[in-house]
Amino acid sequence: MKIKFIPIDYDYFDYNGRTYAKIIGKTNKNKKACIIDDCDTYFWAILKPKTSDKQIKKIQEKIEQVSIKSTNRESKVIKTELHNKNFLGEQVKAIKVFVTNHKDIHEISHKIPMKYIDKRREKDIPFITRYVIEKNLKPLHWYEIDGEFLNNSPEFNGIDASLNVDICIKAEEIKQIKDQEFFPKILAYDIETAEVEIGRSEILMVSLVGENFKKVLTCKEPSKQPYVEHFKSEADMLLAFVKYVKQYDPDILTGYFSDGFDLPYLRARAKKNKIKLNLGIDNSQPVFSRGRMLSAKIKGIVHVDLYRFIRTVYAQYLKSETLSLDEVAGELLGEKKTDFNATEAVRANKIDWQEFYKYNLQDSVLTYKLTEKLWPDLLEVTKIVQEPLFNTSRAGLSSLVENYILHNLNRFNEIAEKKPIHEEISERRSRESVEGAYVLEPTPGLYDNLAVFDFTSMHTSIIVTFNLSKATLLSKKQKNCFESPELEFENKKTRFYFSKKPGFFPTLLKEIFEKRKQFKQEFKKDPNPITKARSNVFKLLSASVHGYQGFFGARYYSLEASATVLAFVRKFNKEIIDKTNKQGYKAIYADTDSVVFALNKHTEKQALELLKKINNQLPGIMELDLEGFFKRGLWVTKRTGDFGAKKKYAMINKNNEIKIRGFETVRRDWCYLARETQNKILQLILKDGNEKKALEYLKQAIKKLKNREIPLKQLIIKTQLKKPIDDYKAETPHITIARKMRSLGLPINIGMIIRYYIAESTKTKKKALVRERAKLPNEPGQYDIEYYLKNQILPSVENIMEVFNLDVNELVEGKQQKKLFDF
DNA sequence: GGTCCTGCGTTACC
DNA sequence: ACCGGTAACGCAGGACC
Repeated sequence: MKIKFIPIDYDYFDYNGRTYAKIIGKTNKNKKACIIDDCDTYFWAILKPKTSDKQIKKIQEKIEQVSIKSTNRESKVIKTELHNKNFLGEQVKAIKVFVTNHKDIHEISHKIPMKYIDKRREKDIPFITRYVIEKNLKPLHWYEIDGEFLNNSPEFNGIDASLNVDICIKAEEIKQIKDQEFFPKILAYDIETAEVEIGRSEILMVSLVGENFKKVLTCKEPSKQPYVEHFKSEADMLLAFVKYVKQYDPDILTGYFSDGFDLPYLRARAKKNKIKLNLGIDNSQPVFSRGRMLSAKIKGIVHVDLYRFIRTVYAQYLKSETLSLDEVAGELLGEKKTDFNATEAVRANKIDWQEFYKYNLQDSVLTYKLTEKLWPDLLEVTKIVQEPLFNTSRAGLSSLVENYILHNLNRFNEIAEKKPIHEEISERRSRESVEGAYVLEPTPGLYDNLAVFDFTSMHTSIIVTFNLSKATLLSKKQKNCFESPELEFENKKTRFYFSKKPGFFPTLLKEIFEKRKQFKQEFKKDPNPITKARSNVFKLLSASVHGYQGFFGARYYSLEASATVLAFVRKFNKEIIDKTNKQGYKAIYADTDSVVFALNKHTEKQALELLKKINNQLPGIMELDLEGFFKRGLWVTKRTGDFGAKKKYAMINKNNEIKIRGFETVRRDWCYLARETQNKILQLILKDGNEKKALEYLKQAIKKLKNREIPLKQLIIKTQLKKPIDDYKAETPHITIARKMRSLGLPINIGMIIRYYIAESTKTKKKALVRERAKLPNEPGQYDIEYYLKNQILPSVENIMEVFNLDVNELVEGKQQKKLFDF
């Protein structure tokens, strides 16, 4: 029988000593289906060069006799094949060793005689990755599957009967068909607890939200709300949670930080109550992978922790200062969490349960809507990288890049390099880091008529143009090769050389680069969430490849290639600075891949001609672009010393759009008043170049502060807790506050934003440390006017006004006068 | 008791 | 530990006078 099928979740199992793939997905009739399929599993034994055919025959015969016996199965080599392959730029002869059971590949590979073998590779390809490559059944693409319908069949120990699916098929033929629209069945969930430590106290309630489905399950107060269901015990509530998930039968179960909180908490409480959290379609319980970050897997349902996906893949498109559900939902959906302070209510033991239920439900509503909204992005990244959604939704950038590579190696007839293991990783990590990009020190001042040039995908275009990769690195200079600029590497001045024969890595990157261009065009022609997501995925892959090459965990790690990329980055950036200066422009500032310069007496048209001229001289696919013309731009000195501050500037274009970088305005660890005051002052200066008005504004702000007319809300300082509180060596204000919160029994988590304000000293002696004056936002006290003047407002505007020879310190009484003030 | 320097810590830019 | 180098700058604490 034939079905049309979209694979969603991948798993595998052993049967009769062989490894089989078990793929859960949907049919075009919206039925849940399971495909069972076998798959060759193998590794490569790369032969030493010049091994004779006779010797090869002999070694093949020997390998074919290898077998191992473990407690419950016997594994052996099924057959071997000789192939001509590529490996890291070399043509090699390699024996493909087919093995009965994937799990035993490693052990079997260690039993083969090594006399003529140079290297063993692809032992570390996970079974699912192998399966997708071999059978070409890629996640979230559509297929026509022909096979044997399993209905209470004894085959595979009656697997079809043990699974909660509508159809179970043993695949015989798989044919890719045209993609059709697919929208998964999503169920979002969220729990509320009294304690944040996993499993510490009981779960108060669980909310579930799907399409036309809203539930809050609780074992606390009953409610008249139709969506609230009351249970007499936590155990009953948890069982109902499982029951409803199974009844709803989602493709995706999604939470926000649910890998780190909700699911581990549910597991802990289920254990405590001695009940089973059998959410899997085979009634199995969630499996938690070890590692720094837990990953919670449910069989047959893709558990998506949306927070993790947003953090790695989506955060770059967000303006949000934190990735809290509230802020992200606010930005993407225009909808916020319910205004209800759960922590405070629980702590004070004054809980308005009806409000609490509403709040709990809303969290799931937001998570549901966000998952729905980001589905095109989840879909495209999964389709393109070709790993299951469970992995891609949790993957870091390096893993996305690496999996994209692995799934495309066949086209290059290339054997995959191995993953580094412990010693190699620690060796790589211990290495001296390579010099980074160049930043030009600006001359502080206000400038008119600016142009900004920047390189399009600079690192990527350099890798492609100069063929930079692990496999194309030459051990010594050859004629007709690419030569790096001189650079410092391991404390020595040196150069690296790269082959001109295109390597698979730069070639693959060139494809990514071109696809990025192509899909950007596609999006422009047909703007919709899917074309946008597709374009963004290639943009992300393209931008991440350079970082990947320098990442110690990468299969294709090459610090030499990475150092060379950066040497070229510095060289080309400096060249553009020189060229613009030589043509009578004035380079004001430059950072990595961009140069800002004053047009001086030149016209914009002339600047564009210069751009064209530079582009004609640039090698390969390197390209310089016009970022824009700006009518004004401001650079300031560093707070310490008379140097121009890097990574801090503000510019305005002809549409009066302002671009602010690095200034306190864009830093979340400054209070709102300082940020807003600085922002206003930058606007006044840039819009009409009027520093007098700016000064007037500043005076008003200072006056309000001095009169205590500024609400405390605008004076809250926010700092993130980046590690466990007891790991800190320095006692800074935010650590003091975090400790205070802990002693009050308030939840303290890594990653949380600590909020506080600076109050007047209660000590009679002056000069108390800042941390001694720091108070929680709801702690009674008077804010310290002097602190906010001297440590927040003035520092944020001082260097800006200094450009106009104005000394703002003189606006504050009692402060020593440094300069004469003339306005 | 002030000034200078340094290390820690956070956040931003690209 | 899951891209990483360059950079600004506040706070705290010790050296020094």
